[in-house]
Amino acid sequence: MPPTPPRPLTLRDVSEASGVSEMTVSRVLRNRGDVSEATREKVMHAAKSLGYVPNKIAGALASQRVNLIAVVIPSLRNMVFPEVLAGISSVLETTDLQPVVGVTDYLPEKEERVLYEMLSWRPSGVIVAGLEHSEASRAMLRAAGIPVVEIMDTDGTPVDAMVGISHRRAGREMGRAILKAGFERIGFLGTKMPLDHRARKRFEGFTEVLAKSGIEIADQEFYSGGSALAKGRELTQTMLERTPDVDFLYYSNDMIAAGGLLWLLEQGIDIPGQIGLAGFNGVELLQGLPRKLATMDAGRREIGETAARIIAARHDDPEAEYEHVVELTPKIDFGDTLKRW
Amino acid sequence: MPPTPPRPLTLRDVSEASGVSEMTVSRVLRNRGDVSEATREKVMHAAKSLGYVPNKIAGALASQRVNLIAVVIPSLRNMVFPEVLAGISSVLETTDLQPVVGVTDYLPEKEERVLYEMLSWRPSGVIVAGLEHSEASRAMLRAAGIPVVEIMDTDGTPVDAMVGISHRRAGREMGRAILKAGFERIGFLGTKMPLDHRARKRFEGFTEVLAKSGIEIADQEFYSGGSALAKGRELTQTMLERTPDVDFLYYSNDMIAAGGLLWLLEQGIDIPGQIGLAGFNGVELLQGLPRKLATMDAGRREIGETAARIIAARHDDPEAEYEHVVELTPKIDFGDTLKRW
DNA sequence: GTGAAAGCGCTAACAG
DNA sequence: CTGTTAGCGCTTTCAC
Repeated sequence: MPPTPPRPLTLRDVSEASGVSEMTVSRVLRNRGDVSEATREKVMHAAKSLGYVPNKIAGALASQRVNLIAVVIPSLRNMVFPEVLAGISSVLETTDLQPVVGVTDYLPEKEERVLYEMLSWRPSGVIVAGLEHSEASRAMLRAAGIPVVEIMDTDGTPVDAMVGISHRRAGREMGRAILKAGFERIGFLGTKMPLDHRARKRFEGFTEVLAKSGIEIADQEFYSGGSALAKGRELTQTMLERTPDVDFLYYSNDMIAAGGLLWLLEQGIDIPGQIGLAGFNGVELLQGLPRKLATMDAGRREIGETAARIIAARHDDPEAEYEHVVELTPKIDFGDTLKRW
Repeated sequence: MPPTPPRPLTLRDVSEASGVSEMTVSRVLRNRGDVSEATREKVMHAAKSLGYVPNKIAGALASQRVNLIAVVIPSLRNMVFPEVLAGISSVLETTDLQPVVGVTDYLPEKEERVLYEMLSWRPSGVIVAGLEHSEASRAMLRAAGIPVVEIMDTDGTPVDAMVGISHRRAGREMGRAILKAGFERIGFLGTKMPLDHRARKRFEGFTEVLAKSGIEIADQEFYSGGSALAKGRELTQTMLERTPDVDFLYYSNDMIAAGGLLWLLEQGIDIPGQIGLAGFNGVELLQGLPRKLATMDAGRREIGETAARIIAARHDDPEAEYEHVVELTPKIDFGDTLKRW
């Protein structure tokens, strides 16, 4: 006799095995309504021993409810996003909602596809990184009729709600701190920015503040792809060869800043006596470097938590009032590489 | 007039807007069967202008097909797993399959919950990290009746198929290389291993080879949690204070090895003249360190690609023959910290 | 406390 | 090439 084809079990199977109607089995399995202890046990036993796994597809279709929250981020290879995710998960774990992650590789067209794909599963909410989306993406989000929280950035107008920091302001603050510390020949090193809007905004805020003090960026250098730590070394070397008299280097993220730091120390350059340094993000990695790098913590975990809390609250009560704009304040950390005294 | 409640659009709406039957609309939207160019255009136009997003829940229930592949990994905070994911995605992107990620935090009970949750969406396949699962998890995987590929490790018996490296063998090879280079007072530093089975297996293979040469681990030190780079420093310092005469340090991963390297260099210790070093994983980060750290590349990307390829092939043809065991060969990279000459 | 009927939005299968 | 019919497996609703 050939083995039974592995047809997935259905409620009916559990119903037959337990001698209880499908409806009651369903009630037991969902903990809904009153069921006598006797039948509950019969059902549980049958379900367990059969190894029944409910079909959420059918359940979702029938109930018009899906406990999924779509989370759309540019990348998983940048530690920033897993940290946001951790914040989201920690909050959603206290509810019956579940995050589902989609990755866009920083490409608006891919973001559009990913959103379409995810929305077609009718999630109960969307958390998406950034405020810059294609018009079609915005339209989809609006039309979905579900809570949408855009995160990480507040320099712009959200489709629905946004939680994050102002990167323009962050750039300005770092600029002020650097100027206040007395640095004047300042170089900027970062990713090529056409698609990294947040880095661009920081850059804009940064140069704006310098300009107000009549200072211009002494030099700048951009990269894309590759190991960030190694790139940080390369960029730094290139810049120092071209502009040896810089007294400060502002990096668009901590990883390239760390690479720069290591390279500069190897060259015997005094940090921050000779050259001051600052990065952005406050990544955990920094804890192990030879110098405590100045940085700015964007509060990624908190952003994730807050966004998830908004989604969860609106899931519980769609009519509830909620903050459409939550702007967090990034904490500047001077470390050992920004103060000269 | 109050705004229309945002009822999600259905096929029927597109059907009415285009004057074409639901069935034909469905055909157009899925590119199935022959449809005249005229009606195709009518339908496409209607769908676009309405902003229709198909309901995959209903589609999946009706067609009994779900294009999702469940990917279950222990963590996103260890770069290793995003890299595996990248391999999986790169292959699945050439198909109509889509990865959905679940994270277990290295906890068997959470793995069980995550698997249950994911299987209840009836995915077309499962890729899960590791071979160690609860009996209930294995039972679920077997009962699901879908392709299951366990990845990263081949020291054990898979539920269905497995793709990875033998960590015991990896540990043995590294042990042999270290002995061959003439090191004798060898310390081991790593994660607490009860739940990190792969690290444990490497450790076992490693000590086994040393034992054959009559050598015992000179000292060992374990950690859990925290910034790996900082932990690497601490562990290394602790060990050197306790056992100053070690001539080699074998770390269970590259991040703590990097921390150790930085600390040792700061102490003015000659690497590898005085102390040799090796890590594990071949993470990109290493490219930017002051010394090229010896390591072993587990071929994470390739593992992901291979697993995805097996799943995709079996999705195309469930009857197809396939490799149940794919053991890849990790490449040892001597870097600058393992050879003494 | 339990059950029967209807239907969620879509697609397989079959007619024309 | 296009339409009709009958479910997919579950939950909602209403009876009992």
